[in-house]
Amino acid sequence: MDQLYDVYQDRCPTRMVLDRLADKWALLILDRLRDGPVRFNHLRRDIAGISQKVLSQTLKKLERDGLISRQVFPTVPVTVEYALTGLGRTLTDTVAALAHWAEANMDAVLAAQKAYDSIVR
Amino acid sequence: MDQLYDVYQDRCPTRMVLDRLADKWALLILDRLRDGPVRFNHLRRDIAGISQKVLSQTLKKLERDGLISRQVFPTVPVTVEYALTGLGRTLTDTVAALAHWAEANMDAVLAAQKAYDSIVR
DNA sequence: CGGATAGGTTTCTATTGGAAACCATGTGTC
DNA sequence: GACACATGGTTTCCAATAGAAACCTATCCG
Repeated sequence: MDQLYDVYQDRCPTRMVLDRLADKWALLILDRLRDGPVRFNHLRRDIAGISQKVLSQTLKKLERDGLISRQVFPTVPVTVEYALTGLGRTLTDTVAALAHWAEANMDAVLAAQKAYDSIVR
Repeated sequence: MDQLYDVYQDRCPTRMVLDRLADKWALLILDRLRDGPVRFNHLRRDIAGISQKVLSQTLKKLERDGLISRQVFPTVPVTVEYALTGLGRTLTDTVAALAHWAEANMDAVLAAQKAYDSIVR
């Protein structure tokens, strides 16, 4: 029951899922939605550096995978809210852990890079 | 002390780190090294579908970031072993959680995709 | 000598990523 | 009525990346 799927196998569908999660923008979006629904342009502003195209594409993929939901409000101009689904919510702790690892261990990584570059090259 | 770094900011070094972690192959390699050192070609065989070039590149990046170590043994032919460093080991639980989430939630994701595709298109 | 093994690098092409421009719709301003 | 602005996108274009396949170096075996 556990070993129906195996990320180490090529062509295994879990690879597709891992591919989706192994995406900087997808991780940031999922993490950003943790506290509740967020509108398109709000996401765009919060996640500094993402382009409209990539944001739109990534949101579409996440929606297709059932991780986030998209709700359109007939305001003017139209408002679109993205929110985590139940499935998406099962992921957020792990995603947050990754993001926070990055923040917490930056110094160690930068030091390692510096040491490596001073030896190699 | 906590907010020196912020993954949501562009140009923040944590983005570089997140970039490295948000890589399918890097995640698989880190997870694969959990049980101890593994040789180059062993990794290559275990992680189905990875090319030599990408494996070599990814290993180099992970080594530069201080997440894995590389040890050469003067056997014949030469043997090269890759292992997690202490820093790398602090990551493995999170990485494993991601990989296992993918395995555990595959069915839900595939179902979501099927439902999405039947409505859209 | 021919072949095998380990651990790579090089080359070439196809896909992807990001920047910038464009678009549809409606509202407020003058 | 012409114009600017906001939202939530799509389109276009170019540069960077990913992957497949071939090649390389060194050494041992028979």
